[in-house]
Amino acid sequence: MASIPALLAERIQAVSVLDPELRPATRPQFGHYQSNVALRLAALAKDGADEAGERPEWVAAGMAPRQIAEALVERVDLSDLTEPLEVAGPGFINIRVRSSVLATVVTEQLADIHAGIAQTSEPARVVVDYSAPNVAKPMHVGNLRSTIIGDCLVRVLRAVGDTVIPQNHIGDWGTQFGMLVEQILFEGIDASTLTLATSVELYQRAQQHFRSDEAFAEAARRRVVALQSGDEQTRAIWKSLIDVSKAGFNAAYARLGVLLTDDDLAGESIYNDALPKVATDLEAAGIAVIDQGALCVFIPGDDAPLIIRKSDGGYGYAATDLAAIRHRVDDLAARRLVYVVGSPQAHHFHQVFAVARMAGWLPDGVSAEHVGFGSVLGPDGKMFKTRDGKAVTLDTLLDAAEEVAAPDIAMAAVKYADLSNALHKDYVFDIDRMVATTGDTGPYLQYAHARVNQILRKAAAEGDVVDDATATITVLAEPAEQELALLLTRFSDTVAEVADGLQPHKLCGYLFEVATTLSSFYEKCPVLKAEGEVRRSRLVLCRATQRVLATGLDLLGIVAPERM
RNA sequence: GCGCCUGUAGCUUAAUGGAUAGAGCAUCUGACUACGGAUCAGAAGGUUGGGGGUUCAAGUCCCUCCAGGCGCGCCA
Repeated sequence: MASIPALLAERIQAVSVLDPELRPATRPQFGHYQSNVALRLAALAKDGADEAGERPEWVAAGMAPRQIAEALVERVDLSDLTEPLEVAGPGFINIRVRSSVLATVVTEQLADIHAGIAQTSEPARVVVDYSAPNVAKPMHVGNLRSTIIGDCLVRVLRAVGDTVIPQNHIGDWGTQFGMLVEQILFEGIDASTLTLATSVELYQRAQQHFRSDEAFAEAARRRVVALQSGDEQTRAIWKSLIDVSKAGFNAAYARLGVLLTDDDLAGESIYNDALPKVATDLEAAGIAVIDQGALCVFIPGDDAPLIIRKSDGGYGYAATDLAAIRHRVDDLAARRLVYVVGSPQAHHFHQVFAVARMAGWLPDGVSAEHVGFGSVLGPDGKMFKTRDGKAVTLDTLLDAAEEVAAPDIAMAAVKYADLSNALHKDYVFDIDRMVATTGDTGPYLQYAHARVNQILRKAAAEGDVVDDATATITVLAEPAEQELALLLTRFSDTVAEVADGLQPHKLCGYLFEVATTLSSFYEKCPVLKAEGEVRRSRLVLCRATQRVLATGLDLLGIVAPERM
């Protein structure tokens, strides 16, 4: 099944040569889709702009946009799919899809095992790097955004047929572990008895200790070396710290209802052994040079170097990220790398990707994309911090949401609020607005779903069960029915757009429109009170709508309750 | 100092260079023995931060200024 605008565009382009760039009509009186191709053809038909090939031969030099539009409409035959084409304004072509076509497409969509979501013609192996909490630190709002966004992208990419490899790049390595292990030994703690909460407190004591006691600091530094060289006791304690944190992470993931499991863990530590080779390979290739004692790459057009190896011989996170790229491309065979990490890291990823390109570790045909996102702000519009200046923990936020709504609703509220505006923008964490059941919120979408589900349940109780495989939409006479059906036919293209551009808010906006259009239909077109063919057809339309809402919400990581 | 991002209605926000900038909240006006009113229909609310420029067409592209945020060689 092809999307309707794609079908139309193909036929129009056969005549227009230029891509007609069909867009949903901006106003109802302009039909369902509109094209401005005549205006662009007119620009080509202007004197002096006679570059060969672009302009179809039937467009004479100097033709006015409206003339071109009218000539185009004469030459394109879409009568099996659309009402007669109309030319309006300065030369726009307005297209109205026949309601019989809408009915057919929605019917096919309902019978489709993928709910109409077109499967990509070239499935790709995609790594999505997200969540990335730090061991022995509580998960905070930044982790929340990365986790929610990444989870959504994984679901969407899988839905279009890609093979997705989630990678949870947890912070399980680095100098802080020398300090932590040393503090555990100093206090004589049995590391296996720690919890995430007590290890967080331990971290704070260790930091204090590190700052106030030079002998301890020195021991902590030696402990880092011991860890890196594989000292058995040190490794054992390090490992129990990680296990404790992992349990905490998994509890948070379960609460959020995200897909991440232990199988997706790929922390910084796994790249440790690969770091020296990153450095030597870059140096041997002449890409990295020693500057002020550190091994640096100077990227053309960028005045800040990327530091691969510090002057003390240690490796920074740039080296880790480069090793991760090599692993993901060479071992995991990924063709697309997606990093869901806050916007402040934009420059870092720009540098890392550039260096990986220079080194040939990111070959042509493999893309690397940083999906940056803005900060979560407190009620005062500033970075969300507790009164004593600490980062707000994830549990604090979720607890606050669950104080005012049941868990399923609360999670929907938090996730939808996070996903529904453009990723790069900051947003204020406002519980009351998020959990509202009216307006552009997660709970409203859940409500719309529950409500349409109620109709289907009542009908089923009377023996009218909609069988997705055979049910057919036969009547689309009312404008409200047509509008809803038209919107449903856009589901696949919307999902494809999100898979391509990695912008979940487009899916949110689409689903909100489906919900409001459903409400309007619901008001104007009785279903259970209708009779015969109309009733049967409307039930099928309800089921198709419910399926789009349920499937779409699932792609956002939001549950769609049958009742609320 | 350099770089990146943001600025749209009272508030929260959408908009692939295309028609009259589209929604939600709040406000106001209608519609209820209602397929769940957690609703629907309608009204009002905008010189898209200011100023230039490109274009048949600019919230969108270019320049500049203002305001705010975030980065910028050895934390990750």
